[in-house]
Amino acid sequence: MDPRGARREPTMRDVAALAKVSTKTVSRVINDLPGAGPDVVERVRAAARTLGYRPNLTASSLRRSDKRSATIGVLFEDLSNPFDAALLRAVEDRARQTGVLVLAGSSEDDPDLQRELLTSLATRRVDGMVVMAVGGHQDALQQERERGTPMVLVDRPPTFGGTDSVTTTNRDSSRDAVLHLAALGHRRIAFLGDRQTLWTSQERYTGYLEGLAHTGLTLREELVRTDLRGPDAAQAATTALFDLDEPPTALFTAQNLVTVGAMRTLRHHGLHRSVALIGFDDFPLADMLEPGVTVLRQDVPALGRRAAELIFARIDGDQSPPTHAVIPAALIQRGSGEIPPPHDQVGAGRGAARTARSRSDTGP
Amino acid sequence: MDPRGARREPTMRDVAALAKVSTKTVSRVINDLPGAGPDVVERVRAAARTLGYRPNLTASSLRRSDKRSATIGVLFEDLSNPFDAALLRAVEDRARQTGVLVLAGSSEDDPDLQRELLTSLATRRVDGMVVMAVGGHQDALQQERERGTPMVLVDRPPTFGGTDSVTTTNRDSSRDAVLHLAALGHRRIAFLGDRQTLWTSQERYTGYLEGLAHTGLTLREELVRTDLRGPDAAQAATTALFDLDEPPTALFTAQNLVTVGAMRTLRHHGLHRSVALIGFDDFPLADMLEPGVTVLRQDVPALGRRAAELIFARIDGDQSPPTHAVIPAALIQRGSGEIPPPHDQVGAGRGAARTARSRSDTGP
DNA sequence: GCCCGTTACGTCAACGTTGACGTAGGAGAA
DNA sequence: TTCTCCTACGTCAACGTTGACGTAACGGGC
Repeated sequence: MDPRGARREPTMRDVAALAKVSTKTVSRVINDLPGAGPDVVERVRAAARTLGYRPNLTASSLRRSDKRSATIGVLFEDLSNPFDAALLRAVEDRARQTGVLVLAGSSEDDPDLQRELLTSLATRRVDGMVVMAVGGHQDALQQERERGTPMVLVDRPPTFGGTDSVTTTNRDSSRDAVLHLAALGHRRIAFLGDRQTLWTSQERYTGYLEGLAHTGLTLREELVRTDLRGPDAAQAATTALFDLDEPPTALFTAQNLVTVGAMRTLRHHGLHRSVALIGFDDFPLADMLEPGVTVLRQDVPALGRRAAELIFARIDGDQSPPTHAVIPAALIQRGSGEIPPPHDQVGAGRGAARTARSRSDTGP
Repeated sequence: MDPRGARREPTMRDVAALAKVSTKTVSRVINDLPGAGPDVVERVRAAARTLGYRPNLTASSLRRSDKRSATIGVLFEDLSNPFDAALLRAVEDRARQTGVLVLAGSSEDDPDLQRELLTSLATRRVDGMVVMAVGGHQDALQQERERGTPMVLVDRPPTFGGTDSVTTTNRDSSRDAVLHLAALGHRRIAFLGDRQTLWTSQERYTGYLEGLAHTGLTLREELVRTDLRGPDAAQAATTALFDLDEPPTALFTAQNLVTVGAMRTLRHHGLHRSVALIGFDDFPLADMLEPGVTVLRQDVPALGRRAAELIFARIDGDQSPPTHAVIPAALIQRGSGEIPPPHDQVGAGRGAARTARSRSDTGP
């Protein structure tokens, strides 16, 4: 195919020589700048075409005064997670409109890895970054920000000042989920959550507490299981819940993988039609399970779009005070969240208010 | 945060001035090259630290003899598709080991968009590309390849020579699926597939035909529905199948979104326990549906790893003949593919051979 | 003492491109 | 005519870095 190794890419100088003009004139033609006559333009274009010339963006961005690399960095937790993937796609779509490409990386929720990727992006002089911060301290992010790198945090807000963020109504929506369950008469609502170092987990837990408080329910410590990393941990925790003397009649699972684990256990014990479940984060096929899974659905494309808009505004020099956009999540009723508690469990005066399994949508 | 705009990034010259050495010496220290005394090394390191110096990779790769940008391009169809996302992640993991970052883009199966992204990557002088080719002609890819850009195609092989590829056992696995269904006694097995311009779709259809041929079944044109783009088209096609005088007793859905659409229809008509279904591509929660969905599971991490290994070998100058790696897909029996045909439909002498719903795994 | 090799630096130019500025030639106004 | 202005180029240096090469100082062997 390419017998003697990769051949040298043609440069402006090659084009200039062939078209018998100076490199500067080639530069003018390539960049559609004025100052080149029609005949010269045509000669240069022809020369570039025959040589297969393509400008070298790295050289150009080195020299240009604005130093733009037309590249942004995206640093999420795990690009194979559907949530992260959808977010990346939304950012990418917006970036493409401006001719900007995306350097993507997974931080694995590991501070060291995040720091490493951060400097990796920085040495490539990206124009800005969209970051899902790892749990714990955000020193590395703050330092990067203080150097002047445009940055937008998604899913989790900054613990430091002066930086834009886009998040979901974690707390309010979680509270709504609990209120929804309580309105059906549930009194023993369990909380299953991800690592408590994550801001989203904390917020969702706080929303859970608010929900309990609003309906006069008391917090039962044994119904709260946090720091569940992945479906297996969630599965084990759910099993433990049903070994209790007084097991929960409803579950609020505060993260998508946790939801999956809990559902597995419910099915395993044949409880999926009798124990109510509401999960945070929608997932494909949630409507095709029996019962359909009631979820709080985040508007992921909107999150991504907003994050992209913010970062590009900053890159373009927007100096206005930092924005903290909050995108509302919606409660999608599919059945699992509308299961009432067993009759002997219904609290005084709080009858099941809604029709169970009121399928209100067509799918995720 | 940054009152007078982004401040200038410190350069080697700044570090050199502070450490009172030449820029060349700074270069030596930064790159851990010999030729700098211990005291000088320390002085330079200290200076770099106080200034917050970080090397400019674009400048460095411009000057370096190997011209490496330590960046590869990944061009898939849709980064928000779980298959693509998992693939990206696998490539990214391998790339990170070498300090290489990934520029990612979605081609949307649009030749123009693919060409655009291709040149976008080329102007950034990526060291190589991992590409999921769009359907139809591959001129743009071939041209890029002929310029000498290292390239590996994933999921779909090149229509031109001299280029590595990594694919799945599309044909053989599809045939196995049909054989599996036929062994249960099914005689009317429908095929539902994605766009026929895609190589994978063609292969899977060919496998379907081989399966029919191996078992002596005759192809019924009305049971074949192709060019289904997305779940909605699949849903409509499935509905049409069951409006036939002799509807199918089993479905082979040759793409993951098609599987979802078909399942929706089966459920809608209450047929999901009586009509057999095998889908190509696994998906989350396939085991939690009732019945569990029997699928051909591609080994996505293996696909990604292999692709990454190949591209890095080429980047490192490997000149051996092109490799066409084929990663085997596995039939995961979960129930839906083990549903036998109704009694009056069983063909002569071909009784249901296996136990239906022989759950053989724990989940996707 | 001298020569040689080695180490630790420095100098210079170049990678591919563009900003700043210079200049030749022609059109138009005085 | 002569001066001015504009257009269409060209020249030069610089972006931040590194390869090629130069050189001063030192140590060791004779």
